[in-house]
Amino acid sequence: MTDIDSVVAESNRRLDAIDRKILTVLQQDASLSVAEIGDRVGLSSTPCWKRIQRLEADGVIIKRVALVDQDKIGLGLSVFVSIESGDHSDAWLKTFADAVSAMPEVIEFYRMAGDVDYMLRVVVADMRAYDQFYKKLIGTVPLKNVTSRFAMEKIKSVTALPVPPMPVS
Amino acid sequence: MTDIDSVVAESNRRLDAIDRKILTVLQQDASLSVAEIGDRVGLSSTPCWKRIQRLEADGVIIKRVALVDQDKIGLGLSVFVSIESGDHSDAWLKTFADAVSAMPEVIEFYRMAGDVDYMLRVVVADMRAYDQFYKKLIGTVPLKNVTSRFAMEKIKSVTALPVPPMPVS
DNA sequence: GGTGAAAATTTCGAAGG
DNA sequence: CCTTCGAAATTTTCACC
Repeated sequence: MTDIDSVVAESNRRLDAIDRKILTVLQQDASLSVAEIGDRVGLSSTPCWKRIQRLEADGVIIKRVALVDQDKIGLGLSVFVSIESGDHSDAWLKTFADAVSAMPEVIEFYRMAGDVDYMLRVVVADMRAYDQFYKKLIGTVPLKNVTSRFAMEKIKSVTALPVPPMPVS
Repeated sequence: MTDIDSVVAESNRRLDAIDRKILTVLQQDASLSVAEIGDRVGLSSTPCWKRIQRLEADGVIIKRVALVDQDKIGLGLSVFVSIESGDHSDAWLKTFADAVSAMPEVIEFYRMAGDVDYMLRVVVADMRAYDQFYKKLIGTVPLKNVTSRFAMEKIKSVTALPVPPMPVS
């Protein structure tokens, strides 16, 4: 997927109701056999397989991954970090974005509208590890204000997005 | 996994270096064959397969899922929502947690330490859809304060947690 | 688009060091 | 706990509706 095909493949075909069902199923459980998925969406395995291939070629399905229990690998602490950067050049911004993106503790990183400029979700082992991360963060580039909010309890965390119903046409 | 076995299976064996490698690989790409994973971690397929089975039985690997491109299914807007609930009973809290957890737009939902009581990450199609969500949220239970922060740009978003190196023993 | 079945891979378990 | 080997299941392709 590094040649012309990858561009051609990115056709933005509208997703029909069956594609949406497939996405809903695969977001929940990607270990199902194609035949099983076909059953659930009312298709036999070949057409179901073709649709999945196409959804992957189109980039609708990004990839398949295993989800790992945060606590079981000793990463007990989730932190939401709000950053005010102050006024900066495009070059500064790129440096900042690249540096933060490269930190493996950073699971999510968004540029925001409004009072906060950037928002991070960071996962670390404990407070000590967070302190190290924090020092690394503020040591990388100058920042106007950084606020850390610590999670006490994960009530819900999913990767499955709510696939919208098909537009009426 | 609904009987005694599920309890027995939840043994908390310490993960060795190879298990950690397997987790790192599978968090990145769960579509690889067992033989391919074995190659990458220096194992032939049977022992690699057994380790993966065990990591699943132990709940270290929670599940395998497909990741879907948010924009390609028309969910263009990510919102971080900070909630101050004020003082409330345990019963209130359960009602609140259940109601919010049941909303499919809520991708993450944490109880926080400090000034903010709860933090949500919400994914919706657009501002109009967010307004509907917001009304649903504040209509469900009384809340002292709700702050919505809108993402302009997703700079990084991953599901792979940084598996810590094996403790020195 | 869809069906059904053959070919190519992969998974999973047995036997043994 | 690992390796090799093979049966069973699944994925993927193909010829045809």
